[in-house]
Amino acid sequence: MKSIAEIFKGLELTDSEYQFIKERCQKLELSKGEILLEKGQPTLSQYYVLEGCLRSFFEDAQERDHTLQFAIHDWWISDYTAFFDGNPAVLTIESIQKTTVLEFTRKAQIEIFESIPKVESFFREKMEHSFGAFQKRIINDLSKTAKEKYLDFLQTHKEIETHIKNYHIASFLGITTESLSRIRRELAKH
Amino acid sequence: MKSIAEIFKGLELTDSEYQFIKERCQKLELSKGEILLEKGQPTLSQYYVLEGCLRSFFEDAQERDHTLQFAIHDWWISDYTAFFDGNPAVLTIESIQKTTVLEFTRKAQIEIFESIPKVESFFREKMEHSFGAFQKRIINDLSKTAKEKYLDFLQTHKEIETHIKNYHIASFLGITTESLSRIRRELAKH
DNA sequence: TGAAAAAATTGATCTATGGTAAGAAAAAAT
DNA sequence: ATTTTTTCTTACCATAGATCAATTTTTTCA
Repeated sequence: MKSIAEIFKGLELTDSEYQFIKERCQKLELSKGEILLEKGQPTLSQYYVLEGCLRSFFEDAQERDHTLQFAIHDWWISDYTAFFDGNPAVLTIESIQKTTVLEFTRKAQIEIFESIPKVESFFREKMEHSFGAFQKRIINDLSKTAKEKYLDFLQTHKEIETHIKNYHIASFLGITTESLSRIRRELAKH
Repeated sequence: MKSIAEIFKGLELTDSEYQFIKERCQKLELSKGEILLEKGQPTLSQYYVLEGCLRSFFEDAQERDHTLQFAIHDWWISDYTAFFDGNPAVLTIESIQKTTVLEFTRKAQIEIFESIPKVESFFREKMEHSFGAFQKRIINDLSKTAKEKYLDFLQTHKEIETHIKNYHIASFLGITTESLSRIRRELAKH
């Protein structure tokens, strides 16, 4: 069963601790195409994906969008600048499939940290790993060609790649859908 | 005086807490050009810059280097993937001026977290902000032209820009030094 | 199952940035 | 202060990826 138990796997929480957490989050169901967070809005929550797939993206002045992150089962997603600092969102988060998430508000998160310190450690560690992933992403963006980035994407997103439209992948890689198409043709040849 | 007191400003630590932390870090002096961390080495520490300026970079297969971060006074720096996960470093960190840092090993950090929980909260929050900064960097990389990235750099790195060589800035922006030079000429015209 | 909509591909150009090579300017060293 | 080394600039050409405009393929849904 996909539930809170699974989020904090490895933590060994007591029943009452589970209960405490459970009372402070909310399950949301999203149909395909639904917007979970809209740019400009206050970002009060962080989301844990139980099922489905979400995408966070930035819309630039020319109305082109740039995908920051895909999130499937067991991933967290939010506009982190906005969530941590209390600014309005610069990102939009949309569901690209029927998706179920657990919503944790910042307030709830802090209450949980204060009452169950090991959850704070858990989140710090999670954050550290995500931080490492972002570091890797920046290095890739700086040092790789579009083709290399695509191959890398296929590796790092093995399980989700099939659900995701190529134009979303292109937007994640920072190239146009036409360019991605040409890269795919190249790769298919050999 | 530049010291530990300043790192944890806002935390209100007792004298014995300071003492505890002080015993677990080490001051290092680096001359210009010195390497603090070399790629391939285990990354056991994170560094707090007291004075001077460091640069972390990735060297690709073609031996080109790509700057991930500059760090001056009151910034932290490390190879985070390596530091958190215990992998060998993929980044190299060099001093680009005479620099003084405080070194905190992972082991020391964890001891400090366990014995002074508010320091863990402090680090989690710091991490959250850095996470936001990385998010912003990725969005910029995806959505801006080289010229826009340069203008953005001048804004976000106001205080340090003057100490940094243009070829390091170019390497941070993901362009060649020639391209940066052309951009600068363009900007000077108007 | 067939029409409509969405997504992907292709070809023909265009453009921003890269690469190479040389020289100018600035900084460091003697 | 002069020389040497490092950094920055410029010019010319090359290229990866963008843009524009169809067209084909795939998916959706009535």
